[in-house]
Amino acid sequence: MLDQQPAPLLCPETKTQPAVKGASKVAPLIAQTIKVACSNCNLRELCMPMGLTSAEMDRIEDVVASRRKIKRGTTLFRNGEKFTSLYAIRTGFFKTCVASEDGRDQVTGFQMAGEVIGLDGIVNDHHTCDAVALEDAEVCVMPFDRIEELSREVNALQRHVHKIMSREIVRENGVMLLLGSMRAEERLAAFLLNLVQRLHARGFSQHELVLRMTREEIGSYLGLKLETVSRTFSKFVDDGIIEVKQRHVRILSTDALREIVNTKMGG
Amino acid sequence: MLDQQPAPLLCPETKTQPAVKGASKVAPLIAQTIKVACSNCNLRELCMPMGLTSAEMDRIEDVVASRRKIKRGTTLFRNGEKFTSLYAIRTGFFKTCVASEDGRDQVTGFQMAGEVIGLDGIVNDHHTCDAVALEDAEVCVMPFDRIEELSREVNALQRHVHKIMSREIVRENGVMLLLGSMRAEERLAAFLLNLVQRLHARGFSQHELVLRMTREEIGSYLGLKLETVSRTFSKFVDDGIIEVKQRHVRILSTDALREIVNTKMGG
DNA sequence: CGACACCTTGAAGAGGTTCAAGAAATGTGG
DNA sequence: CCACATTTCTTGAACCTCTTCAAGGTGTCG
Repeated sequence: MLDQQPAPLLCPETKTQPAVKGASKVAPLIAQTIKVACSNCNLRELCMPMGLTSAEMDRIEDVVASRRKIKRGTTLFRNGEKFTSLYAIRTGFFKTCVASEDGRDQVTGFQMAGEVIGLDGIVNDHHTCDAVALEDAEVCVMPFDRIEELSREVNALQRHVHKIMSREIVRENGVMLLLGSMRAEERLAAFLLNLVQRLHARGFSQHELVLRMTREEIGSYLGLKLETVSRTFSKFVDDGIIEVKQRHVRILSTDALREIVNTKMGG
Repeated sequence: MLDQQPAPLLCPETKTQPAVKGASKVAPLIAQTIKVACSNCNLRELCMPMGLTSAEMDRIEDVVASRRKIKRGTTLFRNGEKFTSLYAIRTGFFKTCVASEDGRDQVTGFQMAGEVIGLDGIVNDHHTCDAVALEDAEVCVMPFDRIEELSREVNALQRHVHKIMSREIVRENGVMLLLGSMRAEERLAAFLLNLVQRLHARGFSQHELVLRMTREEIGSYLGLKLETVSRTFSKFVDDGIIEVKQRHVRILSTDALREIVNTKMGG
């Protein structure tokens, strides 16, 4: 229901998520124009269509114009900026958020390696949200006119682009269900399950995760205040469902979380 | 922010929305295979790319395989059904809704003439929501493989499809903002403004509208209970902002509604 | 006309927010 | 590397918005 999981799994073996500490503090902000080989990228199965001939594969690599590093706390793009490219996340973690005129803002999603951001910009040629790196990150820059050009020729790429957009629509449907009909505990449980599932699809543990965002950002995403998020974490700890040490979360009972999500309380 | 308005306007003159009464009671449910001429359709500017050569126009008409009539209360497609086509609404009014395992459901959108539904089905080849006609309706059936085929050849169509999907993503971002950070009055005000704006873009009044959905459906969309919707309508009436006679709504002060949306109460 | 769906309104209650204070972690500059 | 400033997190108590439960009204359709 809240799926944001790309179709194929990445690695069979279980990795441990690295600590939050700056991974590459000295990385320059400027765009790099190093030629990229998607065929060697270990995110290949996440962000590229499957079943390509090697000739097609070669062509698709042309789509990735360059890579770009984004330091934690800085933006990949901002509301109002001209739209030129989609971005495939290689490493790092992003949030996207929209703002209303009176200054409220709403986190609309958290994105991790292998996911694509920037789709919001297509319709008006300008971005309508901010994409902020929550940790040092690197993305593949994919100019959209190149994508369109090539997807006319490579059917699998065309289909792939359509699916990525459709997946985002379906994901947002799920978030609407969450925001429109769930209570605080259900929202947080759904959030944790979704995060850990996506991390697991990337080879990380099913039971442990490191939150890359603050309580306030979680709250914004879930339509709750940070205090409510904090209290709900505490309640889950009291109930023996999870352990929390700052941003480290260990899930003791996935089933309990699932039950919380699937139980309409008081019904 | 809540825009779901297709780029171009349709008719300059102002029409009056017809009453709810069944428009075409005797319409058969079966798909009709009448050849359709998009070039004559008065929704052309809403659902087709602009600036086509007449040769391209001819080709695009091939995308519309047939039309289909949907009686009020019945579904165009359902969660779980195989995805084959996108649908352009010719007449009528739809809601789309998703359901969770425990039986809750959430209205994810209301769609009117000139808008396209079915995008949710692309990613998994199956629909993930229901599309229900809230009044007798007619849609153009556009098989998706035809769309993909042709959008490889007609650049404007390719671009158009991408924009439609991106627009839906941006719309849902706006709904997330609404659900995540607005209070009841703000939500209802935003809802009314959005509806009337979209109707106006189709040549209807800026100040009058007929709701095609129940209070409960509005509530589901806005994350509120039907009683809250009803009470909020009453409050707007008391405040002299709108007049309500059942599903007839007359907006007395658009500015007041705008102010409600843009004012973070108590801040 | 009667059955049914839909809408309105009131009163009580619950869940989440707000305000406030303090603790823990993080980052910065000397 | 330590001290201090800052950000982030936790917890309590009062408050408020929205929900829940209930009853009655209105409109529609067979």
